[in-house]
Amino acid sequence: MRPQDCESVRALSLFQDMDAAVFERLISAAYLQRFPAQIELITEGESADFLYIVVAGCVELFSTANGRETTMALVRPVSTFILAATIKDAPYLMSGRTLEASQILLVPSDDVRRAFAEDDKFARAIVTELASCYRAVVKSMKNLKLRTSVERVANYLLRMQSRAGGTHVMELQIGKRHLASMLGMTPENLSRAFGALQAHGVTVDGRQITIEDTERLIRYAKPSPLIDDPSC
Amino acid sequence: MRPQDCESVRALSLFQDMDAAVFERLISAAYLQRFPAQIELITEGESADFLYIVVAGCVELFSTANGRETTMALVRPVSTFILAATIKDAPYLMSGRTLEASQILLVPSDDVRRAFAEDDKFARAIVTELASCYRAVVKSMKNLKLRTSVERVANYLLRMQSRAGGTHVMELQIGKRHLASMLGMTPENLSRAFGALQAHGVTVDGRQITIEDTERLIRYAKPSPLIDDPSC
DNA sequence: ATGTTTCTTTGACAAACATCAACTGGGGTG
DNA sequence: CACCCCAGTTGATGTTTGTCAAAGAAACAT
Repeated sequence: MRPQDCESVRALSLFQDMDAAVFERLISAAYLQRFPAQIELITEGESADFLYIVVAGCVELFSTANGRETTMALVRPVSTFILAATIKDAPYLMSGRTLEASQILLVPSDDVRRAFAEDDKFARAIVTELASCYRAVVKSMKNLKLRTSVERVANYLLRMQSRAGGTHVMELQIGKRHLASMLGMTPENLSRAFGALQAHGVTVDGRQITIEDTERLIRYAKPSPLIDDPSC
Repeated sequence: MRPQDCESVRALSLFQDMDAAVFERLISAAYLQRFPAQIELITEGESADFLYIVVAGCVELFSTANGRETTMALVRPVSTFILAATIKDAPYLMSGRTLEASQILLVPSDDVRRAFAEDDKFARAIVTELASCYRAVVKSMKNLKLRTSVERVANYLLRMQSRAGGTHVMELQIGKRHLASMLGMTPENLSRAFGALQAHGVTVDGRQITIEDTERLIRYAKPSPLIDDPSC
């Protein structure tokens, strides 16, 4: 593991206040691995043997039932996933696969739970992290239940714009197939939704999105901080 | 506050291992209040001044956007709600109203956060609680995204049956209006879904549900522990 | 460059779901 | 007891969304 990777993991709010010795032990028990794209790292139902940290690349969390599949979230560096399963020592609720070539840090769950038992600051950091995760899913659920598919797309573009710093021309960071699945719709429907958003000043050309008039899109999308603001 | 109410709150896994003195202080700072039905206790967007504990009755958590409203969850005794907002000192993401006359314990958020800072066991119990909440929402999300409305109803009935201990005749504990909203559908659609489930051995008469042949319903509903098992 | 594969788009259609309006049938209240 | 009121149901209808098939575009490898 390169020193800068170790640094960026240490910088995660989950580990920041942690006792240095405990962190050292935790990291030295972990494996940093490279995976090509499209590798299934975990499968839902398996027991949570590792806590995963995406150091580089991108991981898709998805779920399956009745022959259907849906994308639950995308995880980008540097962040952890399946912390709840690790802590509860319960089976994964989601599967995870790499979307691109990725570097993943695998931390054995036993060691995480030991650190959790030993280090009070770590335990408290986990509380904050889990509370954030919980609120993120609740927001995502509100997004699904309270908005039509076109509104979900519109608000996704607005969130994307504010992440990008407010520019009017942006590049989609995800394939449209995954975006559609995340937003709870089919790829065909996403295409049509982009079409419908032309009437509100959005132009789509391949993965390039242009928002001509942000105010106009906001009037249609009616974003709410209680759904769309990731920091709240 | 009656001693038996205090006992049942103390018995919550959230408080069980907590230091007795800290618990005492937390409880003595709290207010036990009675509310009639249909009282809005909290409104989304407000700052989280209290942690709520339902001691008796029933509370509906719901959310609103664009003039639409949806039920997110029902909270029955004895359990807490909006723990995540309390811990993060962030605005409520959901509103809450009593569905029946209820007794609610209001614990000032400041005191909860103080107890969280002082008592390591309490902090660890919160981790477990939040992890459970998080997993519950993820399951609920999978339920929504991976199943049709009729399948959701079918699986709801199966969960209800297993909670009831496996009897074939049960009473709905919720109004159908709220059930529909929880399951992400309209009341009209729920009616039709019940109709559709007749073909799989379900009879509905008012709030009385009869599952003639559980195996048959299971064949249709295809329940999954990773969605339907509350203990996993 | 050329072919191959994968992703995306489009159109036609079907299924799922929402909406509107009217009707039904308890559970309360005067 | 009659009345009302509200939750639930039912039917007719329209919208939204998913499905299927095919064409087009972009990415990839040979």
